[in-house]
Amino acid sequence: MFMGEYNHTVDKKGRLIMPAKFREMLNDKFIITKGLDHCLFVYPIDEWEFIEQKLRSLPFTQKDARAFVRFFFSGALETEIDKQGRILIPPNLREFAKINKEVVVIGVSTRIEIWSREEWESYRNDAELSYEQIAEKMVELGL
Amino acid sequence: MFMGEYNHTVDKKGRLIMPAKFREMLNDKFIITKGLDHCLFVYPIDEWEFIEQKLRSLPFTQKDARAFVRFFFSGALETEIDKQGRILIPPNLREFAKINKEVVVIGVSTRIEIWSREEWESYRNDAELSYEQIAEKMVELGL
DNA sequence: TGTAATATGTTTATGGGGGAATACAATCAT
DNA sequence: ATGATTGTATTCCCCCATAAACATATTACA
Repeated sequence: MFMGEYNHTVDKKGRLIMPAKFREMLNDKFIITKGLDHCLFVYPIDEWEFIEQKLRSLPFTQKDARAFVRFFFSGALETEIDKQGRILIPPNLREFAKINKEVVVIGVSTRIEIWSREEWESYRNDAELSYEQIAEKMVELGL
Repeated sequence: MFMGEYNHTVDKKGRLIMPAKFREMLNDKFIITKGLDHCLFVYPIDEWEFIEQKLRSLPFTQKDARAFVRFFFSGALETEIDKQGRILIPPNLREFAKINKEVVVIGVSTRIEIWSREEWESYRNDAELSYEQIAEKMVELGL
């Protein structure tokens, strides 16, 4: 279970030191993908394999399915933490999440999210305003 | 499982260095063929045979089925990686995919796709699903 | 059989990614 | 408050993957 918020930096080569708290739980390989709201998702392998199964069954003869599968897999990457506790974020993912130097790494239940600090702050400022409103909507979802 | 996005170049003789990550999984012969959306598909043999099975079951009495099967097989070619880690893309396939020099190689689940960089970028600009659409798709799939 | 054209192989240079070491910051305990 | 310990940031170095130029082999055709 991932939780918490950490301010970190990405070096010139696109490497990020994974927060020590998260490292313990990512001792093996894991997946980084383009996520929603312009951040990156980090999934443990088993979580990913579930998604992979679902996508494999989509027909490549349908335009939308092709586009979706392409987007999802081309933006995905299996990686692991190096001996210094870092991960390498490839250029296309950095570009996608508008990551330059300062990032925020947050734990969100079963996954980790990596945000450009700027994006995170503007998202949080937007979302924070309607926090109570969002909570109201949770009732509809059975929470 | 193929994933990721790599920028590579094709030399004057039509040879392309296959990304190292993909090479490991294409250790023997494999199939390259004309794909959809003006890119090239690369299949490992077993995956190709699987598709072949499916195509074989299509009724050749139907015009569309005949056309599709012709298209798919006539553009296909068995090849392998040379000692320098390269593959040779024959002229007709290069022409088909509008490949000149700069290409993008992407992993798409069970296959690899080779795109002219220009084509890839315009495809992404046109066809890139909005986040809302992606989110919807994910919900449909139960992710 | 010789020559050109094409295919295949080799070599070298460059840059990106991984590792080691060090400096710096933060937390904790005494 | 001070020192110890852990975690984070930065710099430097080295190796491997890639790219490009060059060399050799094979084929086609006169």
